[in-house]
Amino acid sequence: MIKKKISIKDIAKLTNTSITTVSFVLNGKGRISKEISEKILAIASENGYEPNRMAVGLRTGSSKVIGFVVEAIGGPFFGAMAKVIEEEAEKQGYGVIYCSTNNNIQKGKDVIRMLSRQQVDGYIITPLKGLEQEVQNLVNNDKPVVLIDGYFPGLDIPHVLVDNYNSSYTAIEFLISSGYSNIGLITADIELIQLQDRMQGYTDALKAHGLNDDQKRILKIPFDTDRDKAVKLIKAFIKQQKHLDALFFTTNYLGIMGLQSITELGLNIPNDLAMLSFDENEIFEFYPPGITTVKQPAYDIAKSAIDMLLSQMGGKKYDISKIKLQIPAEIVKRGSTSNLK
Amino acid sequence: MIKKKISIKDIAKLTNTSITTVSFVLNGKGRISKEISEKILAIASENGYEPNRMAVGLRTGSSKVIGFVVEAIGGPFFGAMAKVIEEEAEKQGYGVIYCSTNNNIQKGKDVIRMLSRQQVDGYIITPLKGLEQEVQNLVNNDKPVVLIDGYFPGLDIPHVLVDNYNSSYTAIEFLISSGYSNIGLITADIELIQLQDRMQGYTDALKAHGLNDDQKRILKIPFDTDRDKAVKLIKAFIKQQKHLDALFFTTNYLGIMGLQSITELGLNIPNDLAMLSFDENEIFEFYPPGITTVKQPAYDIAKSAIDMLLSQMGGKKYDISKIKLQIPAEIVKRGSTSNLK
DNA sequence: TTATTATGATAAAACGTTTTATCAAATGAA
DNA sequence: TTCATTTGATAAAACGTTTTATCATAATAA
Repeated sequence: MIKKKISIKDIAKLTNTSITTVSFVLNGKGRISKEISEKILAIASENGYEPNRMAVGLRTGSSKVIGFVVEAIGGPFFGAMAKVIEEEAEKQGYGVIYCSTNNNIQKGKDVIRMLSRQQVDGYIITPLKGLEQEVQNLVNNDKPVVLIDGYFPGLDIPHVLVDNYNSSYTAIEFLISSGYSNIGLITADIELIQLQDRMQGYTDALKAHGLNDDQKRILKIPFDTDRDKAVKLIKAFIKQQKHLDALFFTTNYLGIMGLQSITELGLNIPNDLAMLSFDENEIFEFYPPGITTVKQPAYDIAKSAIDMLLSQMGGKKYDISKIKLQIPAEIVKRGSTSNLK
Repeated sequence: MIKKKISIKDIAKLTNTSITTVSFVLNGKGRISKEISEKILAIASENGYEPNRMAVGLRTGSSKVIGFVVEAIGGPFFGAMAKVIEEEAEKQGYGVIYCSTNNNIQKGKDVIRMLSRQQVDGYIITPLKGLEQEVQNLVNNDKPVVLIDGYFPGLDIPHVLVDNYNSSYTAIEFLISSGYSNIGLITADIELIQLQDRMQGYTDALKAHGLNDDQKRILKIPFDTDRDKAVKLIKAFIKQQKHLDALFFTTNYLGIMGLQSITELGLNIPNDLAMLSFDENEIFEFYPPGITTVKQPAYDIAKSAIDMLLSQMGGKKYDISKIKLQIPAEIVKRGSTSNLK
């Protein structure tokens, strides 16, 4: 029952040919006669031959593995991206090693080093402030890299993400056109360029419409705040505000906490307070009256990223380093922003 | 800036020693004098030497990679497990390749073959009916395997999962002791032993208490039913039932659909209908009045699985094939099961 | 005919390790 | 002193591929 792995050498022996001949046939290189080719192919498939990846890797220098560095798995957004990336990679015979940073710089450095030790052929990385040097090193060493869901301002590294600034801007304009004028913002207090862009979109949209963009309307919640504490902070913030009629959350987990806070305060959505959150979530879909969201095109983002990476690894040498995609988001309109008054 | 990778051979040259000597020093084998050892260690760390995984793998036959086959990433349960497994694996220098089956047998076979081609050192697999042969083959070829979140009835393969049967049984007893007596079950129509065990726990608990365990009280929803269709089915089921006072859902995605269905029917939870779902979910935590759940110990399950796998790979040859863990679940009691009447 | 070129097949080197077997020198025992 | 043992170091083989260079032989051209 235990069948030992068969090697190219065994096939050579079985077919009375040489190692080279077998290798040529299996890779479609060299010039080998039809009859010998067929014999080799037959024996190979008959015995379920699979090339030894280690040997191929040693000889060719490629491991057929992609490293995928994310902030944290588990969220539907990363889950959806992982699914696409895994599927596309597998089509080309690549495996995907996934690592999470938990937004911790040291952990980020560790996983990049570990991936490099594993000799992965390419990287898809969710950027994190503090990892600029490590990522730039990879690029300098000619490793294919694509950043996803963020970018490093100032660095010339290909990336693909949602257009955070314009999506936010549009979302705020939508709130304004729906009749809201005292719009607060709740964001995470962490140096992620994505969140800063979203905040900037908010601020600029308010300014452009001559509305109050007072800093007092902004609440920044420290990154590692636990749920209960965060809910308390949000509740206090809401109570302390005057004339607030809408809240914009820059991420889904904040949105969920916000939803909980508003619910616990006994406020009616949207009559007492409207809300709109970045990122989709199952809860937003059916929690009455439904929460309006900025829906990131997870599929498009992931597909673009893996395509860019695979084409880099395919040896395409057109200058991909300039490719910087910002994909527009869709606003999913639900009850939370349709004031009935 | 681009530093070429340094090899053991280079170090030998730099220190006027032999390849063997360097290898021995780096691996703490053989007998090498202190002074030479120190010189080699110094040069090695000075030049940031990292062994070439491919070469090591080819020579030793181990890739330092673990394959993790799940049903689908994205859910909080799998996300939590992935996090633990990744962290523990990394501590020992292992990478984790993640693959999803989407409960599709062919896809499952494909990913196992791909992992085997990648020469992974060990497997953590969410079992799926139809994959028995493939997994047994791995075991027969002396590959370390641990099943997680399920098992193959009849096969002697180590596994770790929640105690589905007893957890369900206990959950139903809890419902009964809370005063409910007409309890329906909604499950997925798919041949997963986990779900069958949960259903069996439900049936046996009802029987043990002399309650109606009529098959009419059970709704099986085909696996790939889309959300809208499923909600329709559940609503129809609820309306058609007589005297139903509680519903038990065997998975969280069914529970969420159920919650939506009950809400859309305008029924009050728990006064018109109580509900209890297997698996936690953020929604259940704060959707009023809070949904009672059977909470799987994701951390414990994942930790046990990776520990078992690592110890198998560590060459421990005590018979781990007999290790079959069924970890008890916790019942998180919330408002959805506290009838006020 | 002889010189040239195509064709089909292969030997051998290389990738970077680990490990076995060997060997010289130093130390110890007699 | 001579023989046996320990110590420290190394040469060389092996892991399974890919690829370059080489070599017969057959076909074609002169």
